[in-house]
Amino acid sequence: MADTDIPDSDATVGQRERNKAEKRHRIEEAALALFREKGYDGTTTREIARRAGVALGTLFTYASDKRDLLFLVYNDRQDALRRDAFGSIPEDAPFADQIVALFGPFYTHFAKEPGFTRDLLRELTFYTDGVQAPRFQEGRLSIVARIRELVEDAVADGRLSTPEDPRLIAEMIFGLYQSELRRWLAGDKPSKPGGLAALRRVLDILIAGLGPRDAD
Amino acid sequence: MADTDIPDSDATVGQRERNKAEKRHRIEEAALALFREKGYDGTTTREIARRAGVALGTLFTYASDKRDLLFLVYNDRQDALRRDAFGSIPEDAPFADQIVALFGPFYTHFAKEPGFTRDLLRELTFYTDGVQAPRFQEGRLSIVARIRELVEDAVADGRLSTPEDPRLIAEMIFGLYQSELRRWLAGDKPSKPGGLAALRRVLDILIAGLGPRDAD
DNA sequence: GCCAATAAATGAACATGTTCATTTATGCAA
DNA sequence: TTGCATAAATGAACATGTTCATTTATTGGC
Repeated sequence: MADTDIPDSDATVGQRERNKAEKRHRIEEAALALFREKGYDGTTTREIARRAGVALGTLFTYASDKRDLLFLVYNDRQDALRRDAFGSIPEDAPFADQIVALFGPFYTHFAKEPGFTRDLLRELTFYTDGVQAPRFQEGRLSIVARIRELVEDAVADGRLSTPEDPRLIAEMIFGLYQSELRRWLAGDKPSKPGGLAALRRVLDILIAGLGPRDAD
Repeated sequence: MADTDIPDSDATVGQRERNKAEKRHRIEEAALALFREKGYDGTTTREIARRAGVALGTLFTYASDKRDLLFLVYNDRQDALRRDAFGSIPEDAPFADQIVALFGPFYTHFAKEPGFTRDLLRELTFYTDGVQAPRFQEGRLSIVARIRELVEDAVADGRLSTPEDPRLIAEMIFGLYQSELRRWLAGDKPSKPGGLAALRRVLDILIAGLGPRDAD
């Protein structure tokens, strides 16, 4: 009966935590499948509970509310996308190329599920209350932080030459990315190349400036 | 009783339309007051109906759903703000000054009701279905169109010198405005001067560019 | 003025998100 | 092993957005 004391590979933690992890996983799977099939608004919490094989109330021990359920699902994907994104940045390439490469995996993924992404973009606005919110917001911050590093590197080796705060530049670029993303998703059938081309266009303008060149 | 036939100054239109206009007005007043007092989520449609003195179902002959009610309220204010905004643009001033002046009235108004504005920003995301949506979207388009004119004028007289499409520039500026607005409203007690200063900062960067200056 | 046609208003019924008192499962000490 | 303490799960009850068959009001033609 020492089996609760044997730390085998699957159970360094207790039964309770293993049950929770499994249940959380079932809920994530069910919610993801349904959000994909029927959209966020078209999915009911009862359906999610039924498909996950748990009681209705159980959902709300894993997420604060329905919106939080959306991020319970998305947070895992955001982590994966971010790893992917950070991995695809070419070194010593032009700055705009680096930014476009960074956002490439996001566009690839979002193009597959424009409906889901639209729901996400609506729900993430001033999303701070849910249990899943901190993890989501940290993810975004780490993307902005990475952009800031890219700016700093580019300024250091002369690919950029702005005297402005790299953090501010990074926030501007992230803001432009978001507004381009919204415009892209407002269209009928958003294609990855089209979206990235539009993003590159605004980045080029940001880098070139609106002139006149020596107006100070 | 020919009084229904007398077209007095208030009634060139029929009884039916007058009733509707009055009812719509009462609903707008009630919704506005409640959204201000208790926020969008904190207000129930039943309360709005009760305060407006109409039955619950009546609301939904004036708005498609609760979200639409938010824009039934906001559309009038948007029109007023836009008139105000267009009227405060100084001629022949530096381009950035003109843009900051244009958005000034919006910041003034939003600073008074940050909660309401946050709700608005969430709900306007991909808002296309409601009866009130077309009017709202037309309002935004006319703001972007005005910015585009400002860009064209500025390029024409040399205050700006970009070869890029003025429409695209206008959309970029509007996008930057929106993301700055969100950042501003994410703070605790958004102040107008602070918000406008942040907006000006990003505009200056956009105009100056990230350099290097003669990289092509 | 009366009547049929049409528009608007109504609120009970329904659908769905959320809460919470109760029940069940797990961990831990004796 | 037993029993208590704590965590988790449960689903009925509730709150609130939305629909729609029915009722009421308005209009235009006779």
